[in-house]
Amino acid sequence: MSYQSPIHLLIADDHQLITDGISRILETEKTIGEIDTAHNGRDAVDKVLLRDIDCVIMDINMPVLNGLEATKIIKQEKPHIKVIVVSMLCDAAIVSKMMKAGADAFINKDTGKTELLKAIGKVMQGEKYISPAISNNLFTHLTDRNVNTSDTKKHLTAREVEIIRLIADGLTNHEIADKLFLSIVTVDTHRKNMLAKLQLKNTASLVKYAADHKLL
Amino acid sequence: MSYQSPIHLLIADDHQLITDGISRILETEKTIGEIDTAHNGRDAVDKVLLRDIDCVIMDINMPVLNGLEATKIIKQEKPHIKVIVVSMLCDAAIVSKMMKAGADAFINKDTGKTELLKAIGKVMQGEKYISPAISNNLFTHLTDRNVNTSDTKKHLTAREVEIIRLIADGLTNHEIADKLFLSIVTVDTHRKNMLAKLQLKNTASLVKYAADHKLL
DNA sequence: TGTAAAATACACTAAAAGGTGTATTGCGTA
DNA sequence: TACGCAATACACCTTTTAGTGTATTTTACA
Repeated sequence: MSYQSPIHLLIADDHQLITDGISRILETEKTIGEIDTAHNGRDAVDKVLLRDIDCVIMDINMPVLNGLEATKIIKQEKPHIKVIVVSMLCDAAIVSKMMKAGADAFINKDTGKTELLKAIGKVMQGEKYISPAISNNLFTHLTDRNVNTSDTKKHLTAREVEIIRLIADGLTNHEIADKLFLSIVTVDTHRKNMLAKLQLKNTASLVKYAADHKLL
Repeated sequence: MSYQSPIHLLIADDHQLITDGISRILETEKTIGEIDTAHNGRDAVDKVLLRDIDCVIMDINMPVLNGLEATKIIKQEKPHIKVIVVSMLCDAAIVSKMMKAGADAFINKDTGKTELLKAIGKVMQGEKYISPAISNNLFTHLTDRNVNTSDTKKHLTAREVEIIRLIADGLTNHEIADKLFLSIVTVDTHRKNMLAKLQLKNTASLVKYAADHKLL
């Protein structure tokens, strides 16, 4: 195709300064048509379903419904809509999770206009795009331990996450057991399983792991 | 004063999309003159010292030198320069820390252009400004436990921070003692002192506290 | 519908952390 | 200079967590 109709964008970010800012940056571009904004994931999904959006610029951390869930829903309902993730943080786990959810591009917030336009161009041509800064980072992380594409991530189960949160709040096995109507030994088993699967030594490092991985 | 020369701004944020965005938002305002940008705290301080800046819009989390330190230096070197903090997070501790460092305003990133212009207006008239959303939040947090203005913050000493980091890394009292050439009981005492002063129950909640307060 | 995960539960022992109280030394500053 | 705080150190006793291994019952899904 040679002629390209102006791209109808939706910018989803809970920070108004950012949606405004990105709008201003892009509104002068001749390839860009209308620009809508959404301030949470739910809002983004609603607008995508109602309007004739071509491409969504999606933040990850949003209230009500986060960028991951919103992306999944959008890609399920309207797979032709492109999703570009713009994130502060970009560790391997998050990038792979978002790409698996169907995102078409992943760029960091500290990249500028050029990078953003490049990403829009690529995804509108049906290509995937990950900004070089991130993919390098990703590469070093991946080659650290697991050479396979993306999936070796040892993840915690829902129950385990529930328990690590209570642990981080200072509850003992005993108190957690009472709260969840479980035996103390069960809670203890969950704790030990987490330590084992994450190769951590004790509860302190487990809580740090949880904090680092945004589980708290 | 009635006549006001255009305000020379410096926008300090490590995310180019944000500096660009805010620039675009403000550049059409007639009260605003030149707009410079900086991408870390060091850079911001340098530009403030070299150029004739009136007001700095400052992010907190920046590499090299963070917003807190940069604000302190700027206010020490050039107290007449106004500093407006724009932050994602805004818990009581951070707001009070920044204001104590000499910041003139504190607004949240999810406020828009109007709020930003209001803050600029206020600080240029020599007033302090905290956006309503934050001050409400602040108020509920303060009234929780300590009714005084801002200073009841129980802070950890340098040694304590050093130790909590090692704890979060999974080291036991014994291992920390070896590493820092201390007695095990000393390390244990530090740990207990932290629990007491922060009114926490155990190491898990202490690590969470540290993570929440960006000590790790 | 069989199989793998996940969630549940227990035993036994060792190690670590928590609760309370005390005490000495050095350093900055009101 | 006296006072407070930070850093160091110890005793005694209790509770919690860690290490290792086993086992039953759901649940999900290929």
